[in-house]
Order: sequence, then C-alpha cells, then structure tokens
Amino acid sequence: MATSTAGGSQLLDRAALLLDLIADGNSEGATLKELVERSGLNTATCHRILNTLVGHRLLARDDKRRRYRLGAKMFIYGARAARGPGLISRCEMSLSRLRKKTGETTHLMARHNHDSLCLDRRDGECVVQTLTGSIGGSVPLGAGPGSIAMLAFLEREEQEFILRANEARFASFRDLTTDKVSRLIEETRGRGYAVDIGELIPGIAGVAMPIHDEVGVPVASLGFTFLCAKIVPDFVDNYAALLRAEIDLIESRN
Amino acid sequence: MATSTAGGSQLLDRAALLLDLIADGNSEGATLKELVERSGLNTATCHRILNTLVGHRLLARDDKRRRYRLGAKMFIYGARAARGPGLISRCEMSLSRLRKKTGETTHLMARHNHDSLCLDRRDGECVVQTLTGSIGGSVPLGAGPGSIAMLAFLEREEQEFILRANEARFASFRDLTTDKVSRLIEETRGRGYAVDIGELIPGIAGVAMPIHDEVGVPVASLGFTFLCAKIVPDFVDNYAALLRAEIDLIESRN
DNA sequence: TCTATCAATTCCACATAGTGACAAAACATT
DNA sequence: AATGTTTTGTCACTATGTGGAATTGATAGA
Repeated sequence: MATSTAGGSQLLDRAALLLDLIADGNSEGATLKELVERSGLNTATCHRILNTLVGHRLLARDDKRRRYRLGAKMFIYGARAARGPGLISRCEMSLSRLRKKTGETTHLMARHNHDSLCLDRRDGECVVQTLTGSIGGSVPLGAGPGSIAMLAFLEREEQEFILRANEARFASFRDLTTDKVSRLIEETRGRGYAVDIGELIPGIAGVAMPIHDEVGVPVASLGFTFLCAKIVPDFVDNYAALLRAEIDLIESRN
Repeated sequence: MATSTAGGSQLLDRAALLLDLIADGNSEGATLKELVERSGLNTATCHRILNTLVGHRLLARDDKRRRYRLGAKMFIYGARAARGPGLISRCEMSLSRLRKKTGETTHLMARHNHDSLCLDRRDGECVVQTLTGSIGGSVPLGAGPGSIAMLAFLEREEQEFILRANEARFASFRDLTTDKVSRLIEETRGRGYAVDIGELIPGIAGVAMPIHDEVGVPVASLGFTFLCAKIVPDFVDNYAALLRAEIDLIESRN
C-alpha cells in the first residue's frame, strides 16, 4: 500500500492512513475498533486523531457517534479539486465530446489503492447497467475494462500484488478469476486498450484505455459502456481510435 | 473562522488549516510564501507539513514544484464521500426530480467559509448562464439566491462578519453592495426562500431555499436557475413549493 | 553571462507536543 | 443486570516536531 512517506511526520502519516482506511471501507463507515485493528495504532491515539479530524470536518461521526466516515469538507475539497487543473477538469471536455460523438455512456475511472473508482461520467442515450454505477462507485482493480486498462500497464510486481489482494473479491463478479484477469491483462497489453464483450454483465460491452501521468504510470482510464447488440465489424476499433485521440490530447497537457 | 479545535493536536490543526487555505485560494494554487503569511507558521514547519501532504497526495505540486493545490486524493475522497450517506447523495434524487418536473437547471450549493460552492447540479433544457458554473465553482456568500438562502438564516453575528469580509468581493457582481445584500437577507427571511429576478445577470432568474442540518444551521441550499422571460404569476411560488417539498424530505432524514 | 535578490529547501540542537499504558466513566446491546 | 465498546482522563517519557540559521535554487536586471 506504500503508505510510508519516509521523511514525513508521524502524526500526519497516521492521520492520512486513517483517512485512507475510512475511505476504503466498502460499506460506508468504520468503527473505532476496526480502525484500531487495521491501523495497528493504540486505541487512545487513534481516537484522538479521529476526533481532531472530525473537529475539522474532514471526517464525520454517524449513527449516534458510533461510526466514522468522510466528512463534509471532503465534498468541498473534492468539488474544488475537480475544478482545478486536475484530472477531472482535464478530462471533462473529452468525456462530453466522446459522449456527443457516440451517444454512449462514457466514464473516467481512477485508481485508488486496489480499487478502480468512477470519478466522472456522461450518461448515454440508452441507459446501460455499469459496474460502478455513478460517480464514487468502485470495483476491485481487475474487474471491468476501465479497471483492466489501468491494471494492465502497471509494473508486473504491483500487478501481481494487486491480483493476490483482490483474489477473493473477484468471486462476486460473473466468471471472474485471477487467471482470467491475467489473461485479460495480456490481451490488453498487446492491444493497447481493454475490451469486454458481455463477459461481466450479459449483453453489456465496454472499451477503455489508460491515461498515464508525467512519468508514465497509468493513473486513470477513459472508456465507453454500450450494448453488445450494437457491435458490428470495426465498431470497437473505431471507439478505441476515438479514445486514443482524446487521451493523446489529455496526456499532451501533462 | 473557528479553526480552533481546542483539545486537538497542533500538527493536525495546522495541516487542516493549510488544506483550507489552499482550498480557499480563489485562483488555483498557493505558493509556500503565501501560505506562510496567511497561516502565520514558520517557513520550515509549513514546508514540512506541505511536503508530507504532497507525499500522501492530499496536495499536489505544480508549475515545476512552485505552487501547491489540492491533490488527487481529494478527487477520490470527494467522489467517495459523494456516494456515502452525505448531503450529495441525499439530494441526488431531489435534484433529478426537480429537474424532471420543471425542466430547469437545478443546483445544490453548500457553504464553505465565506463562499458558497456548487456541489452538484442538473442542467436544464435550455442552457442558462449561472453564477458558479459547473460543480466546484464558487461565489462569495451573499451573491446569488443559492448563496443568500444560506446566509439569510445564519446567526446575525455571523452574517455581519461574513458581509464585512466579503464586502470588497461584491464589487465584481452587477450592482451588488453590502446594503443590498442586507436587504435581500431580510426579504429572504420573511419569505422563507431567496429570489433573484434578473438582478445579478440580466434576463436570468433564480429561486433557492436553505437546507438545515440536525441542529438547524443552514448548510446547503437547493435552487433553480431559469430565464426571466418564463415568469408568469405564481411561477416563483410554485417553484418554491417544489423546493419546500423536497427539502422537507431531505431534512426528515437527518 | 554574471550578479543581486527573493523563494524554497535542508540542517540541527532543543523543548514541546504527542504517545501509550492504565483506569474509569459513559453508552449500547443482549 | 451483564457485557462489550467507545469516550474521557491522567501521567511520565521521549520520540517527534519545532524554528532559527545556513544552503541551495530560481528569476530578473544589468
């Protein structure tokens, strides 16, 4: 998970760790006890840090003060960050253009630890079921083309680590196994983009391509979700070409 | 600004303060020097904290490492928080319903320090110019109905403080002065919701109503933006009734 | 190209701020 | 009433974070 900032400051590192643990919690909200266990911190220390974060509204307490979750400040910072010159605003136009050109549902996914998370999307003309649902939804890295597109271009070592970590979670997806994901990774590497045709959700297909940061690490992906029924020869290639063009544009602004 | 958590932890308090200062920076990005001045921290200390936050990707450095802005984690936390049982997801349905019933642009605004910020919105059938633009945009508290709706129901003392703080910034809005805002506040208090008919942007009107938290403090507002030309008798009242109904629903879930 | 200036970064000795063990009160859940 | 969990406190210790000063790095002007 590489939560070690080395020359950082202990308290801040711990606070950041707790924020991450809480953000990771699949179901929303983590209890003190869980956080103590997962972070390895002393109960008193953990509680003190959480309290301070709640005080600053970076976290919020719920259910009659028994569970911690991300706080109101996070909405605000998130919204603010989205406006700044970050990923989301750099991809905004691309999403809209892709949506307009094709009429399909388009999305921007980003990586967060072992998950792939929907940062932004444009809904298509016909409503299709997507893995992540709307903004904020997440799936284990490895499930779905948007997710594979990122995973495929990570370092081998990291890939394997993530595959092992997510192994159990793949079970809840149709026919998904570590082996299958490995195969998809190879295909995606060869092809340059990820494709899924009705494998995860019957009748639903997806194409996605990774976005790399300045140093070449894949940090996000741009993709389409559409109905398998629409596919005709060259259909997928054409969509991939559209993605390629937008991503070239996005990456050129790095 | 009440950034004192009293029994908090110094380092965390400072880090939270810096995050806020950076998020507040109207133009994106703040330099170390600015942050040192505005926070009153020692340069070295400030630098160390910022570095650690950058290490955790809560902040990001730009322009060849010369400016700090909100980092990638903020997108992620923001997106995650939006999904949880917070304001955004509690209002999601309401926004969509309001948009559907009226065909107008609807938005959810929240308060952040002295600003009012667009957390979510649904675009209407005809594109209208709005004060805040899309998600993440902000205006000084006092400008625009979505903003007045919140300001009007704050404590008097706080209102006055904010008015004084924002005085200079009102100048960049059409005909806006502290006096005028005060007048609008009174009207809004009496009426229960805020209305602007072509005053800030010629030809554009807005209605907005505050959302209160568990203890009755206004934390957000729900509103419409539409063309003045559409207005007929009872038009605004009808829209206000729609807002009222949705907000009752939202607040009942507190 | 060289120099002056201001900003950003690194260093380091010191004291404060945060730690964790323990205990006990306040809540929840059964 | 009994159990388990969360919250609040106290306290001695020292690792942690602090800030002054020095170093390095950028920018602009000559």
